[in-house]
Parts: sequence; C-alpha cells; structure tokens
Amino acid sequence: MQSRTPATTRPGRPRSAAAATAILAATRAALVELGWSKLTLGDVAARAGVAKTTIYRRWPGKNELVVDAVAELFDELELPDRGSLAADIEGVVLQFAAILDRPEARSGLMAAVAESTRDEALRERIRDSIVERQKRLVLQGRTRAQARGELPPESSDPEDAARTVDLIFDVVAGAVVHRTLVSGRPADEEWVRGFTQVLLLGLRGAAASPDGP
Amino acid sequence: MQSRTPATTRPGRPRSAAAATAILAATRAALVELGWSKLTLGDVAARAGVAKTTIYRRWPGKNELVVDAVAELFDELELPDRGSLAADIEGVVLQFAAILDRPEARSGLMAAVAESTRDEALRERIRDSIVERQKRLVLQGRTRAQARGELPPESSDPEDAARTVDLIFDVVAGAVVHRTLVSGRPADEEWVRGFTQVLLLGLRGAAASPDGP
Amino acid sequence: MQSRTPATTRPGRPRSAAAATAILAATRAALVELGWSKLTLGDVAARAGVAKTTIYRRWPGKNELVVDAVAELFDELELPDRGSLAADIEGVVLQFAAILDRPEARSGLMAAVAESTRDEALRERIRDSIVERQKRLVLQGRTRAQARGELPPESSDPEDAARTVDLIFDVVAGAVVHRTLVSGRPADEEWVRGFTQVLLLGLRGAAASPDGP
Amino acid sequence: MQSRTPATTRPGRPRSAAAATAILAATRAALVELGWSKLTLGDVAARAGVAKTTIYRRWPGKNELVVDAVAELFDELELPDRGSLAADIEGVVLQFAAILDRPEARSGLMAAVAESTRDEALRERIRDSIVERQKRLVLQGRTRAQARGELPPESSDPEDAARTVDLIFDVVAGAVVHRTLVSGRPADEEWVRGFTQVLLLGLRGAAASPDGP
DNA sequence: GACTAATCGAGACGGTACGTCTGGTCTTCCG
DNA sequence: CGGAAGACCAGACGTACCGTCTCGATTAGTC
Repeated sequence: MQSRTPATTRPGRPRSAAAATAILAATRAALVELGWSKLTLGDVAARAGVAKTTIYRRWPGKNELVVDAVAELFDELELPDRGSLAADIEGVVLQFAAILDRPEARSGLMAAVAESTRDEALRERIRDSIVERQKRLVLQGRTRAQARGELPPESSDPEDAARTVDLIFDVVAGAVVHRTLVSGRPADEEWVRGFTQVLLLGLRGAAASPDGP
Repeated sequence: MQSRTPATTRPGRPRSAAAATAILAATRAALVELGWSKLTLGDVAARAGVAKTTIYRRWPGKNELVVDAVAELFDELELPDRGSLAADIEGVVLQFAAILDRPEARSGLMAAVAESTRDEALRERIRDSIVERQKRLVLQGRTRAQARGELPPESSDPEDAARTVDLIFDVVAGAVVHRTLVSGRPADEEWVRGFTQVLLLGLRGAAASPDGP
Repeated sequence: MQSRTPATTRPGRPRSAAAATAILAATRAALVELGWSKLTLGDVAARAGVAKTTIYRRWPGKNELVVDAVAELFDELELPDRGSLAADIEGVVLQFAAILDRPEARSGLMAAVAESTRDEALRERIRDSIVERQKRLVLQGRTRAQARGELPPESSDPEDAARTVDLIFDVVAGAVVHRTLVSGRPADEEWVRGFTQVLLLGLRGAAASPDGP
Repeated sequence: MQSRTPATTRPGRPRSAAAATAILAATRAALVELGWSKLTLGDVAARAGVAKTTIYRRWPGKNELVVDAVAELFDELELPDRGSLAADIEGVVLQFAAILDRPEARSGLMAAVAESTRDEALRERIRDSIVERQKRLVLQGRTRAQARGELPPESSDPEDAARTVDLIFDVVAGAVVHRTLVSGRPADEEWVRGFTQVLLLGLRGAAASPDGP
C-alpha cells in the first residue's frame, strides 16, 4: 500500500497519523447517524476535530473516504473452525451478515458500489480493498476442507479453480447482500443453513459432473 | 367506497399525462449521462420540458422518481421457453444481466438500494415495484418445470415453498448483481451456465434431503 | 438605471424589493462593525435575513455591493442656502466631511476605489453612482452664485466650464478625503474655512487671468 | 555535560539580508500582476523564493508588508529646479502623478489607506513612512521660493505655517489622487498647469487677507 | 359565459454543502 | 537557531441544488 518514498524522508512537516485514524472513525460514526447521502465532509471533519483540507489532502472525495472507512470493517472477518466445511461456511456467512447489519456498512457499501458504476477508479478501489482482500476466506476454507478430506486435494485446472473461487464469492456475497439489503429480511441461522446446503450440494454436484453433461 | 380515484373528476385542470411520461424518460436519460449522484431534478425538469414543481407535485423526491423510472426497465423481463428448466433459467438470467448492463439501471438501482437502508418507505417502494413484481418469473418457471415433469408437483409445506422462492430470488439476483457490479466482470453465457448448474444441483440436492442431516 | 423590460412583466416570481433594501442596510451595518476587509457576504446575508444566493443574484460581488451601499449615503448631501457662495461651499464641504466620518463610508469608499484600480467596470460604477451623481452640487452652487451676482453669468467656453467643474470636484473631494482619511485629522469648521478661502480666491484669480500670460 | 549557551560563538544562522529585499520586490511584482485583494503572502513567498514563515517573522501581515513595499516608491520623488515656484510645483506634481500611474502604487496605496481606517497602527505606519516623509518637498519648495523672493521670508505664526503646509499637502495629494484614481482621467500637463494656477493664486490671496474678512 | 379550482411554465426564495483558497501557526529536517 | 518545506486548523469563497414559494397564464368542469 505504501510505496511512496521508501528511503528519503520528504521535506516539511509529516502527515499526522492520528488524523487519518480519527477521520476514518468519524466517517463511520457519521455513516451510522446520517447515512451516506446526508454525510458531509464538513461534518466528518468537525467530528474528527480536523480541518476539511486535511481530509481533501488524503482522499479525493467522499466516495473514496467511505470505501476506506468501510473496508476496515471487513478485516475483522475470520473463518471459524467449527469442525466441518458446512459449519465453517455457515459461521463466516453469519459473520458477514452481522457486519451488513451494522448501519455504517449497509449505507456506505451499497452507495459506494452505486457510485462505482460510473467511476472505474472507485470500482478498482472497492475490489482491491474489500473484495479481493476477503477472498482469503474462501481459499482458507478450501485448504482446511482439503486437510479434513472433505474436498479433493486440487482442482484439475488452476484457472478453473480461480473461476470457482470467484463464483463462490459472487454467490455468497451476492445472496447475503440481497437478502439483507434488498429483500430486507434477516440472514439468520435458519436461512444461512438452507443457503449453505444449497451451495455445497451445488458445488459438489458440479465438481462431480464437470461442465457439460 | 373508493377514496383513491373517485368516479367524479376532481375540479381544476387535470394533470398532464404526457408530463409523467416525459419526466420518467428524462430521468432515465439523465441517469445514463450523469449517474445517480450527479442527477438533479432541475436537470430532469429541463430535459422533460417541465417545471420543477410539476415533478415535486408527483414524486416526493429524487429517490422515488428514480425507483419508478428504473422499475419500468424490469417489466420487459420474461421467461423464455427454451425447452428445459436449466435453459429457461439461463435465459432469464442473461436477460437480467443485460438490463444490469444498461447504465440507467446500474447506477439507479444500487443507489436506490443504498438510500433504502435508511428509508423504510423507499425500501417498500423498491420491494413492491421491483422485487415482488419480478418473482412472477420464479413462479412461472416452477410451474412450467412441473408441467414438464422436471420438478415434483408441489412442495409439502406452502410456507416452505415460499421460502424456497425467496432463496432462489436472493441467490439469482444477488449473484448476478455482485458479478456485474462488484466483481465487475461480465455475466456472460459461460458464467451463467456454471452458475445455473450449481444452483439447480443445489436445489435438487436440497429437495432430496430436506433440512436435517 | 432600470431599462430591462419596461413594459412586459418577466415570467416567474418577481424579485423581492424588501430584500434589496435589507441587503444594503445590512452591508452598511457590517461595514461599521467589521470594515471592508472583514466583511463577508455570508455575514451580510445573515444580517439581512437573506440567502447568499439572493445577494449574488443581484450583485456580481462584494465590491459592487459595497459601492451601491455607500452611494446611498451621499444622496443625502444637499447644498444649503447660507447667503453667500463661500458659506454655501463651506456648508456642503462640512456635510461631505461628516459623511466621511461615518465608518461605513470611510472603510467602504476607499476600498472600493482601491479595487477599482484593477477593475474598469467597478470604476465606472463608482463614477456613475457617486461622483457624477454629486456633481449636481457644484452646478447648483454655480447657478445660485450667478443669481446672486457672485459669478459672471456664463463661462466663455462650454468645454472650459466643464473642465472647471471637474477641477473643483477633484480638489474639493480629494482634499477632504485626504485630510480625513490619510492625514487623519478632522475637517472641522476652521479647516474648511481656510480651505474654502484658498479655493475661491484661486478660482476667481484664475478666471480673471484665463490660462497663462 | 552539554552546554546550551555557548559563550564565544553566537549560535544560529544570521537573518538573510537578501530575503527582505527579495520579499519587497516580490510584493511589488505581485501588486502589479494581481492587485492588493488578490495578492497572497503565499504567492509573495513563492516569488521571493522564501518560506511563508520568513515573511511572518518580519512583518505582522499583508497590510504592513504592502505599505513598506509601496513607501519605497515615493522616495524617488524630488523637487526639480525649474526656475519658478509654479514650475517647480508643476514638476513635482507631475512626478507624483507618474508614480500613481504605476499599478503597484495605485492598488497598494488606496487599499492600505482603506485598511488604515480601522487600524490605528497601520495609519501611523502610513503617515510616518509616506505622508510625513514627503512633506519635505513642500518645505523645500517654500525655502527655495523664499530664496528667489517669490514668497515672504517667514510666516507670522509658526503654528499657522505648519497649518498651511498641511493644507497644501492635503490639497495637492488629494486632488491628484482623486483626479487619477476616482475621476479616472490623466493628471497631464494641461491639468497640472490649471491646478497649480488655482492653488498658487489661492494661497497668495489667502496670505494677503489672512483668515477673517 | 362567468366562476372556480387545480394545473402549468418560470424563476426567485432561504438553506445547505460543495471543493478550493488563503491566513497564520506548527512541526519536521537541513545547514 | 534561521530557513525551506509543507501539513495543520479555521473559515470565507462563489457555485450548485434542494424543496418551497409566488407569479401570470392555462384548462378543465360547474354554475
């Protein structure tokens, strides 16, 4: 992430590390209280005890700031070891749903995605700091399942394996988001159990009969 | 006794029917050019050749207007008869992906969902005029598959059947949206085939071993 | 001043006449309290109970607004009839000095002149609404003095007469401004008497020996 | 054991003498290009190749810096010896008018005067470094005219003499400033001749009939 | 054929936030 | 310790929209 000036220190006063932390925290607090559309950078600055210019010096605008503020939320996700692949998946999906239940994530995430439909750089930022970053969970789950003997050791084609990871991620993340944000119903244990069952059975079946009939 | 549209016409000049049409079309045009966040009602009014007050007299605000403008897009979805359940699903998913590829839908839909996280009335509006409205496709697909003998005639429990419809909708819509808008990759034929395979295998497997272990 | 649409009423809501009055009064009040350099249009708007946009819709900026606000002050100048030309002049010069003693005039007028050195349109505005507007006093004084027989009925050359009016105005206005604002000493009765004496003697002498020997 | 106060060697880097010169020159250059209101200390610092802090260490603010930068311009004024009092006055007035024609003087001087209406210290600074400093010209002119026999050797009352000097200065400076900056017309030879004639005739007449009628 | 009542276009209104710019101050490192 | 560099807080700038309002002008149906 940091590859600006590796050796030589830049002249002038260095940027305050505390400011960045305060700004991101204030952004999340403002998301909770106001939601994305009523969040203003002036308000964030006031909450963080910081001047507006300090924010604009570090982030191009509201969208990028919100993405960074929300991205930190997802770093607390981790794959629990519940003994079986199905249980592990259920666990992480429940965690994911819990994060999406927090208002700072709900409001910020969808708005950022909406904005990213017209801003390639923003889409990249979302992908880098949220999506790709969390694919580690899928990989970790696969490795653990292979160790348990629940999955075959390796996919035949490495490219095919990557495609499967992507598909899993799209289905899991998409379904949970749609359930909670669009359908507006809770992704509770019962729903997660049903969803995980369908997902696993589908994946196993697809692995058994690769591609076409 | 009807309170909505009384038989007797209200006094005064009636609302122009042409205005509503022009406003919705102008809204979509503005979405294409500007995206949700830069769309302004003043601009929409100018495009539609209409005064701002004419818009505010009919819609509470930007969000509701955009939802109505986008909702019309999804009405053109229909379930093609391609001979098999899998092929039918693939067909409708591809149509859905095609709509999400249109900029007026991408930008408007996600933004509306984002706003709805803090506006219960807006969520209702989205659910009524978009989500529930399109569940007809799932029902229609099930009926047709039952007629073909691809699915058992009826689920044991009517409540359980509704739950399955919801799950299917969340998974399908969520996965396609996530694929196209978040992952930013095309939901092309190859991907749709893989996705449909997993979905169908999962549903069949789940139907075979209902719920418990 | 007003030559836009003499006959036809423009469409739309007409501009509030009360707003303009309130804005100019608020501008003078702000000049008194803050002076030109610390006067902000936001503050003026707040004092006038008006939105910033309402100010910007009518005036291009701070400079023009201040000129208009100050110009109104000079409209209260009038030539008193004190029986002799010298006494009349002393009277109006004292009035002029009294206005320049008011803080809203001191601060605003000089700043506007300073700005006008880089803004031709502003200089024009000052000239039209302040300088030329008050030359009436010089003309009025001349007419009255001619009626009294203190001055010959008419200058030989009309162009020469205009030049004399300009000279008188430059000398009178310049001397009073310099005395009060630069030298920072009061233009009191004693000073005015001395100044008027020099001015009148000079003018009479120059009239007697036109141009040079 | 570390010594904080070395006795022999004076610690610290001495203040750069070149900096002050560069800053004042840069200030005048910025006045020419931007005028007072758009001149910023950051810009001056950049032009002078100096840090902002270096300016603030030497001047309290923009106003004082500009006054010092402009004051230097007036030091080049000198009373030419053209043979007669009238000609001498015409000469120095033309010089004064020439300086006021330079943009760095026009813009800076009037703005400083405007600011000084609300800042006693600034008014003092202007009076000391510009006004009083140039009264030498009036005194010098009087001495020379007395030597030539054009003026009586000494005024009856020393206080009265000082009053006359002040009056002359107010009238001369005021008229030229008003002519060039407010009326916006050139103080050319013709105008200066007419003005000088009125001034001298007025002064001589006033000297002949002191004060009362 | 006037009257009534709601519509229409236009555009001014009071607000609020924008993203930028400047003013002064402070913190860092270099000479 | 002076000076260059530049980040910092504070706050005004002029613009853009918001949603409301006030106009005069239509455009029906009702008397």
